[in-house]
Amino acid sequence: MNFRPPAPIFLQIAEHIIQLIISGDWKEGDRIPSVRDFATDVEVNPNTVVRTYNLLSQEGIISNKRGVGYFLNENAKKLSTTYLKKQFINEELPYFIKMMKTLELDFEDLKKEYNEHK
Amino acid sequence: MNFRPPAPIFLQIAEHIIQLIISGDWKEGDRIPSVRDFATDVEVNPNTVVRTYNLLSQEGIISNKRGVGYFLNENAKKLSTTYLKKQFINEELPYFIKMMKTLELDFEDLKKEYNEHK
Amino acid sequence: MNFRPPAPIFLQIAEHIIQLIISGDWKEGDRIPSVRDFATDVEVNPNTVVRTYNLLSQEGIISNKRGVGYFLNENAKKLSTTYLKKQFINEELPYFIKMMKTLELDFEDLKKEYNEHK
Amino acid sequence: MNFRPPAPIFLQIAEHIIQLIISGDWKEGDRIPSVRDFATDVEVNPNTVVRTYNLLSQEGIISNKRGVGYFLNENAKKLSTTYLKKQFINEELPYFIKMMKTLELDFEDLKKEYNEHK
DNA sequence: GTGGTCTAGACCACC
DNA sequence: GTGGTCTAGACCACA
Repeated sequence: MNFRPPAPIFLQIAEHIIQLIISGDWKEGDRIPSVRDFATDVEVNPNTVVRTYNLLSQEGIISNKRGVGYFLNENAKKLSTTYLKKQFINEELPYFIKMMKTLELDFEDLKKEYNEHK
Repeated sequence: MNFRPPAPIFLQIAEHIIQLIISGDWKEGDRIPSVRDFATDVEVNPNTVVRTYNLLSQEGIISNKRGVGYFLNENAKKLSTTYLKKQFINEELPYFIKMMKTLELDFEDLKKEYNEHK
Repeated sequence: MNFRPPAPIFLQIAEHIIQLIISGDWKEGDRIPSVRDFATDVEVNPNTVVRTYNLLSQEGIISNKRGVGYFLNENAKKLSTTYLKKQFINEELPYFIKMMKTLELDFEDLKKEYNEHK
Repeated sequence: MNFRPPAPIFLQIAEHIIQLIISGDWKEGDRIPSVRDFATDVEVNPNTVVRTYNLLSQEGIISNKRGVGYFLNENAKKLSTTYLKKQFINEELPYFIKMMKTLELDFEDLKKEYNEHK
């Protein structure tokens, strides 16, 4: 995984997992990789994955069965989408729109840029 | 000025100044406030303003006349726009578009949100 | 380390590090001392080392792995040489040559001085 | 005049004047421009010229006749050369030679660079 | 543990 | 007056 500074790595991992859930690669009820395995996978300090799993637990997306591992909750997909949307609308969009105004860009410009940088 | 965590204050000040330049409130060739004055204005430590001015110098937006103060360069407006655009197009937009895809939002949805935030 | 005024300490540290890199004492890929350790080493304030590391980062000579520390980039040696050469050729040499002309010194005179200082 | 940072402007002016003396443009015994005139000429704060003239006075190169102006002393040319040489040998050369060693440049390289950047 | 930021305050050279 | 540097010390997020 490539992480883009300065966003916290544990958040980027959380979003990565959420995308796996939304896309259906990880299914509700499934056991997800252990902290250690996942940390090895994405080449990251295990503590960082712990933080990610904690966050997802708080959001009700995953649960821990002690001694067994972490599992996707039944409503994981719905909660994931909600979480992501909340983040996006509240954190990203206002700043994004302010920038568009300052730079005097409209949605047509964005589409152009989007296609060029696709 | 109200600063929104967790973005560094000196960066927020830089963006603020850039907006003043783009909007034409600060004109090319103008002397900008002294480090101390500006620090008093926005109620931060002078060192923080020093960091901001350093950044803007590196970007070629302002220059120092020794013993006199900082001045907007002749191409300050263009450079400011370029700087902001670079940030936006390279850092913000790709992430933004990825989010749109994941959340299955299209530009119509954004326009709605945009109008609400306008 | 002994610092010679009036050159800023953080620049002198940067040059010192660059010399360590060019001489091969610090190798590409190596982790370099933490800000705190290095500050203790050379007996300066940690903030001063932060400035040095920032400069070297901007020059592409070192990179930060978040939470781990700073590392020499793969092209650190080349970039270091380039950086130093740039300083030397652009800043030092023209002035130097102008002085030689004014003082009517030629390279033979310099060699003599050079040998004495060797 | 173009001043190259970060060298103090008043020193650069001093060297400029010294060059005028060595080249013979300003002759011993001549009256030199008033502080104000010279400051206007080189577009600099008069206080800066005052510092320059003070320095040159200390070096015995110029003298003030109160109410009349500054004049070149009789031995101005010799003293100028001595001053410049002292500066050059003590301040510039050691650093210069150290750089040559670090960058593994020899005098042939310098000549090449010299010719290219002439 | 790592670096990043910020404050407070001091000192300095320079214009 | 101007900016530049440095220190001391604190707090923080992150890995």
